[in-house]
Amino acid sequence: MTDPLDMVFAALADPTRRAILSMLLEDDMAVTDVAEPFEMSLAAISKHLSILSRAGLISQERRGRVKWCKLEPDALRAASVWMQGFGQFEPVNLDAFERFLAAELSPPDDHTPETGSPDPAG
Amino acid sequence: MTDPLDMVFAALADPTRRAILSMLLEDDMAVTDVAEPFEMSLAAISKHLSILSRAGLISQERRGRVKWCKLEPDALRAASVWMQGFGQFEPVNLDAFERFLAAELSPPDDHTPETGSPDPAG
DNA sequence: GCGATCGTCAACCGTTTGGTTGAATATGGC
DNA sequence: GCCATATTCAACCAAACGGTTGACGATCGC
Repeated sequence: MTDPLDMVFAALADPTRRAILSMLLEDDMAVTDVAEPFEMSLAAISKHLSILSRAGLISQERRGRVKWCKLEPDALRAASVWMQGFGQFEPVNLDAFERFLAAELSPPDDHTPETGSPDPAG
Repeated sequence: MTDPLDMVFAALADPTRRAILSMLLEDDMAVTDVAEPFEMSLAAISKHLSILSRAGLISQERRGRVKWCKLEPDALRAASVWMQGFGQFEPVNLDAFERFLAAELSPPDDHTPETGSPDPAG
């Protein structure tokens, strides 16, 4: 998978990664701190972060021992632009839209994965 | 994968499926007609369509022998809403944004998969 | 220098994905 | 009834995914 759009959407398809993005919306974080609320290993989180990084959704800067992760909203914005092309040729079908929203979809300001299955975004 | 957002983003992560969505932007199509520009088997396209359907991105209605595929932009719109939460807390970084756009990202009004690798959207 | 911390790498594992082929199940036209 | 058309199903395959564990390379504090 080499296509930027492929990588962005594939990165967003995982609830753990969406949760990480939501966390980074508040502040830059070290890898260890990103991993802390999740129940999986640090290595797993490290993999998720590298996927997000290759997709351009975050950047990582090493300072000393600590590698800081920073949200890069532009890749997301680009994908959003692509998607919006589909929504604008006709008025919103509110029924179907709200049916979809009701099934889930919490906006990205909720981002605290405190439960056993840490998934504020999914 | 049962989460709606998971399914929408996973569906969008494949260039063939994005191309199909772009084609359906113009008109409803039969499965066979959707498959025609692609180099893969009809069965493969049928699988792609069922993935798009389960994600809510298209609907399918059988009329006689023919199953018509119709774009359902609301699922896309919901995902777009989720994404836009990330882009709005700070002004657009135009440099990074255009760097991303330059790498690819043709808007969904180009949708003719005529080349060997049919991928108008990616 | 030494031990603790931070993070990645490598190897492995089970599941999912994206594709193939061939058979099967409608349906439509004559 | 028969054949062609439209679409899916089932079995298979290689590759990718999401996770684990254990070892490793840096870096910090003392």
